[in-house]
Amino acid sequence: MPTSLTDIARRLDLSPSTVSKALNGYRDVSGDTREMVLRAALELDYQPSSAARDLRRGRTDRIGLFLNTALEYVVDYLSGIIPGAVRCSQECGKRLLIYTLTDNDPGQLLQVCRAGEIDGVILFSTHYDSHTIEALLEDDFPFVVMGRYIPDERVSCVVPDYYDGTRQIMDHLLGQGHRRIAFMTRPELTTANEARLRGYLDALAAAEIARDDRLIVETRLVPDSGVAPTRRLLALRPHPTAIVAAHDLVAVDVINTLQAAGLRVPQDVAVTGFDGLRAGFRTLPHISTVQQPLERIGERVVELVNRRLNDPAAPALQETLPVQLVLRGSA
Amino acid sequence: MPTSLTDIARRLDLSPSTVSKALNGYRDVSGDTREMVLRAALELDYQPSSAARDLRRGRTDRIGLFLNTALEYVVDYLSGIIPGAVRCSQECGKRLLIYTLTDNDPGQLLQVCRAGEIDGVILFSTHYDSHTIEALLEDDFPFVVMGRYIPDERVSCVVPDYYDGTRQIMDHLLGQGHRRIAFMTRPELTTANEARLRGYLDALAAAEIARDDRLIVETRLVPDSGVAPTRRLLALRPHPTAIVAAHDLVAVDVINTLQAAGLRVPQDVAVTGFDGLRAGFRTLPHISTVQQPLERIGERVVELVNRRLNDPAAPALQETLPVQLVLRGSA
DNA sequence: GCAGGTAGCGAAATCGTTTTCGGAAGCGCC
DNA sequence: GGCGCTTCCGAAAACGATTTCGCTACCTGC
Repeated sequence: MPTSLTDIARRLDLSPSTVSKALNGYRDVSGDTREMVLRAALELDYQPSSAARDLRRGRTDRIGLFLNTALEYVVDYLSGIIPGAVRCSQECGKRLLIYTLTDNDPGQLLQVCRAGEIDGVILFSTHYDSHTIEALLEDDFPFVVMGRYIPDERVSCVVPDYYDGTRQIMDHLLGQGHRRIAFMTRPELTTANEARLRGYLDALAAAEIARDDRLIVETRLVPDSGVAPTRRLLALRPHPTAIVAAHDLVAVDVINTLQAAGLRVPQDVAVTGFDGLRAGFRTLPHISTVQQPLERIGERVVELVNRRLNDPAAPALQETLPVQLVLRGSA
Repeated sequence: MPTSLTDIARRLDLSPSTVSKALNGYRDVSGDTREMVLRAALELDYQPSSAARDLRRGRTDRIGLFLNTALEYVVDYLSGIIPGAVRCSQECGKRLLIYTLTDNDPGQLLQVCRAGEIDGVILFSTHYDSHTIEALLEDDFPFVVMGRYIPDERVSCVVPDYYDGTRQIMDHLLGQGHRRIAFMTRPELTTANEARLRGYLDALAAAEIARDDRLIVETRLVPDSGVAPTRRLLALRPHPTAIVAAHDLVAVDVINTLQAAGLRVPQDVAVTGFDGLRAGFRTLPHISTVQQPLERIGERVVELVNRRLNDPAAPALQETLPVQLVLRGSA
């Protein structure tokens, strides 16, 4: 039973209305009373009941970020996003909450939204399904998709420039003289993958190098996922002199596998990652990668939700954020 | 403006009371009315307003897990904890929310608790200060500390058995014939560190090996934190034949550094980690480590909060959970 | 036929805020 | 003195659910 408005009111022999107005900066309370109220509130550790407040105001000033409990492969990404998202929401006067769904139960998300626990929601790339998006659109509930491009003009999303990032990688490798460049794809995140593959192929074409499908291999998102594909690439004669991994986590496996096979990185085989996660520092040499503007993504995603909150008529935006190649040694 | 109880009531020409009772399984509504109500609720996608509900009931059935935004070094640990915590809270009829604090502002946590946004709170090891704990105790607000032992019988905490884990590592290494075993400490988490150090020293004593302080080195929680200490250890003549790293992340650096120096793991130098994080799979060989029961920790931490919610008089518990050595190749 | 019981429903209070509206008191001004 | 204006405050109506209590029928048993 924490302190309530009426507690303060009784203590000071005032009405709850006056106390509320004093705390909320209304002009029609005298300087004296205001001071009394503020002092009492401080003394009693008063904090307005969020339930009562939200109920009355019809909004919560909270934004939800929904995740699966299958966090293993996204936490690194997340830890880069969160600081920006939290800072931005703070600046907007909102609070960011992270909800975890059990086993991809989309019903839970809709429940939370419809119950009015939050004002808006951020959907994390792989962690949603299209039915959820449909329902949110129908409810006219503010939401933004993070990390995946959605081909629907009604939904806002924020994605890094996968195409350009891959072009940057390829330009660098081609500039170094590499001609046999292997490319690792990833079965999830199809639109992102397509963009990366286009970047790879376009770069080859621009350099007038023929496409060799044996150099394009698929990796999944499981431990050691990069090991077998790398071995397959090494079995080729001649083997590729550079490997463009789907992302940093796979690149770690690739480098480890190469080194275990007695090859030097980058002298014998150059390796690149993607995303700019901390995993890139877990090898020697560190991984040359395409740095996503993680904090910026976090910021923008919150900004877009907030924009919709302030202006319900605001049109959806689909943003592509620039990325940048960082060379750390592996290529 | 989502559907409310009164919307349903109007539509069916009933009173809100009856609708509420129908939805909440009261016995004093006829089978017919109940069915009508349930059908209407389904059709209208009705979801009770959580604000109104919480306000009236005086509780939220939500549990908060508070973190800093400085997530980089805890996300792996977290991703192991979350599934257990989420599942358990679901079984208890609660929902787990993750709050992120900006820059260690303890005031925010107290605000959230006092505002009644949540019923109980889980504090993550390094992410709290003692003033917060004092305030929570004073407010009689349910909370549990995760991952750090708190020497105060009024506070509940759940910690892995750091001492036994280290003994298991040492017994294994000693059993392999190692005699010069280096030990890496970690400046944070002091009680955990002490337990690990005691385990190390006790094992040495039991094997009648003299303590050599040059073999005890400190690592911090920053990228490449294991590199320099490893080089220092290699500079010793003779160098240690085994290195007990403070945790898996450091062990990755250690292994990389050793391999870069031309040493084989584990033949030339054996390496062990601690925690059982996914980082242990990011090297070749994989890291032999002490597996914490992460899911179990998540479960217990929620269970303890829930216990306090159901019985406000329940005494605080300080639990140590068993850990287990898993050999994956590096030792 | 009447007391007592039960089944089914609604009225109303309540949770703690916010916000509108009106009222009282004080003031200046003609 | 009457009028209007400002200043300060309180009464009261919301917000949407839960829950207590009472009321009306109807039924049962004697």
